[in-house]
Amino acid sequence: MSRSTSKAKPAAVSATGDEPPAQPLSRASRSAEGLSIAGVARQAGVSVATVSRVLNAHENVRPATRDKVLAAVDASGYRVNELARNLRTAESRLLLTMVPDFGNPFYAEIVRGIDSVARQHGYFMLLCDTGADAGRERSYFDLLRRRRADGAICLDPATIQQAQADASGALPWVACCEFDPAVGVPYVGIDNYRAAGDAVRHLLSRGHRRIGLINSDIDYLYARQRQQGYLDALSDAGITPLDGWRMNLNSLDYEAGASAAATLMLPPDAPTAIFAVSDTLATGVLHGLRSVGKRVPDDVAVVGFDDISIAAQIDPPLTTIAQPMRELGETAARLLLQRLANPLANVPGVLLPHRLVIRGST
Amino acid sequence: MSRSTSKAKPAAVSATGDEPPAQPLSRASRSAEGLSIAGVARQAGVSVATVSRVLNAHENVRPATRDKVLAAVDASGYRVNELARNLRTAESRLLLTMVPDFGNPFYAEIVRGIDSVARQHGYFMLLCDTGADAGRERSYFDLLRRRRADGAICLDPATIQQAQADASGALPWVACCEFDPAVGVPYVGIDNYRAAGDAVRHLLSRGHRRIGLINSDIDYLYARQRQQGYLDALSDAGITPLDGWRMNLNSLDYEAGASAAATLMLPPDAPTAIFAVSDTLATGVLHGLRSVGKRVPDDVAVVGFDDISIAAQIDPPLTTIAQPMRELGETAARLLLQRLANPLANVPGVLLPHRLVIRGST
DNA sequence: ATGAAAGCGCTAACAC
DNA sequence: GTGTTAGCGCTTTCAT
Repeated sequence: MSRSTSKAKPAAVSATGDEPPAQPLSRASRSAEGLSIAGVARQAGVSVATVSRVLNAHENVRPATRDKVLAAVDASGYRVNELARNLRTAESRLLLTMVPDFGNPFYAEIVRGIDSVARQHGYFMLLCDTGADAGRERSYFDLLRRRRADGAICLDPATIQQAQADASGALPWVACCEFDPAVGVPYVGIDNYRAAGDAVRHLLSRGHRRIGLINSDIDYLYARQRQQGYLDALSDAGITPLDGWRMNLNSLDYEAGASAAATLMLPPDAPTAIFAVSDTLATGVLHGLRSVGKRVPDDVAVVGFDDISIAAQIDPPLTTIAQPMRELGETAARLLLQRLANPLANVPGVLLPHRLVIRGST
Repeated sequence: MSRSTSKAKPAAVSATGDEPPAQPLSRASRSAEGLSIAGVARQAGVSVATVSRVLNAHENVRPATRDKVLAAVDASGYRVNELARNLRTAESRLLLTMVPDFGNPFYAEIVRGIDSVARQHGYFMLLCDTGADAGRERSYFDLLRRRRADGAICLDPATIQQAQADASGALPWVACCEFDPAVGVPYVGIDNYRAAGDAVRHLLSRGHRRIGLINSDIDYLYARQRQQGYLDALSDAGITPLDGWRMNLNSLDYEAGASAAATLMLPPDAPTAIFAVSDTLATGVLHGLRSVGKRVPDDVAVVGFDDISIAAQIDPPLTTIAQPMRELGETAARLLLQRLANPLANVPGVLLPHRLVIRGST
């Protein structure tokens, strides 16, 4: 079933001079295409300053001169070396977005929101996967420190952000979804406490009394907030939540949700409803319940969180708390842009509305 | 349910001089932290060359001197400005990965593979979402042309790659998953023709004769190859595939798969099995079939493609063609690194093995 | 309207 | 071992 071919012809490398072929060189190899603004200037018979003016659409260039330059640019296939430009202008027009796991569909729509706003403002947005690892995150923050990017949006756990904030001085970044107001960094997110309460109250209204919570690792701030929302909603309903109803997972994988659900169903007085703090988890929960012979929602009801696109597709469709993912991303990007435009301004934290979406799983 | 707060204090901006506060400046604002190698040299009482040597771990620096420099670096919180370094060394140590849609979980594991190899070799990998749009893709290729990245891995449709290859001269990039050997760019992927055949033959072995194909847009090379594999497998079995069994979708969304499946079930002699060219599509198909009252696999069998993590979780679990996603990414990264190390070398195309994973949906 | 020249911060010869 | 200096390719005064 496996094989290799060697069909690919080497993509025609344009005249590269005569350096030794097997050398891990990197500069010499661009001699052909790598001409500079000076070369263009020579070809056009003008000065580098004039070429630069044309390139940057400045006033004060005679149309005839402009045309000459443009022609030379065209003829030579010249591209500005942005490394040089950026060194000179001290900005890169690159924005970084750090996510803990880009396998989680939850982030996709957020990132699209960021991307579109960034693009609208002439920035490139590049995505980094930190794996929720503080070391890797630090290395990405280093890209900022070392001037390779102008700003960053961080979706990593608050604990990591915390460490970062301490070390980062006044680096231009904002927090999205995960944030700690105390860190003093602009942020956008939702009211996790209330959202969790809404989920639990919905379950209560369906008559459930024993409600389980499948939560992520508690070093996520949202995990603590949602747990509190869950606990208080139960208390408010006169219910004393049992510790055995709660599980904390260090993963949001489907598998993690599946096995957690199975575990939760073990005791004779197991919960009749489960609130999972992400749709990926809840999807796994559905699977886990099926595997131990429980029907949803007849035997056990399930509420998820996020409203990722698969939530409506699975069987049964998932009741969930919808986050305004696109807007979260867009807002984060705007906050960052604001901060870049005016580093001294007081950029606010903002909370966006969530929404309970009722489907077949409850 | 919505509210805004203004809790965030402005992250202490270190002494910024006295420029007008409301200005969209960008250079002046870094005066405090933005000291250069010269500043460190002064503080340490050595020359810039020596500082550079220490920073780059060169030989020929007396331990005492090194310590002095390191102390100065530490004290000042100095960070190398990589814009300057890169301009000088003419490399950025940044790799770009372009995907058509990072909402598709299929790409996640591939990208992780790329990332880990890149990191091992001292490169950063940054992810770009092209939205399968030629214009956006071109703009990312421009990052290459303008020296902001050293190389790229492209997972976009072959048609787009084609256009790119024409215009890109000998830009350092490789293709992953989607590729056209004729384009002359190094690539890694699987044998889509055989994989599709394997899927169909599995369905045939289960006794199905009327087998539907839910395919993506035909301007993906893999779509054409899988279609051909499907057609030939049926022909080889003495079956004449009807046109009405085939659908082409311009999206891989769950929703697209769901409505396609419903449509496919309309005729009285509808297929008794469906081969969908991606697991996202197949997941939607399951939903679509449910919505028209068909049971899987009793009424209709379903085979997907990719083996993304959710495939095993849904009900019923999906029979699918597994792609070696991690290896695809790792191999792509290695090919690119090879190409960077030696631009003149003949980098081969490589095909990796796929695998039929049989689960409950067939 | 155009050109000359001074750097942006760094590395790498080349001296000593 | 360490310092001096010449660029990398660009933008931007300052002249003209």
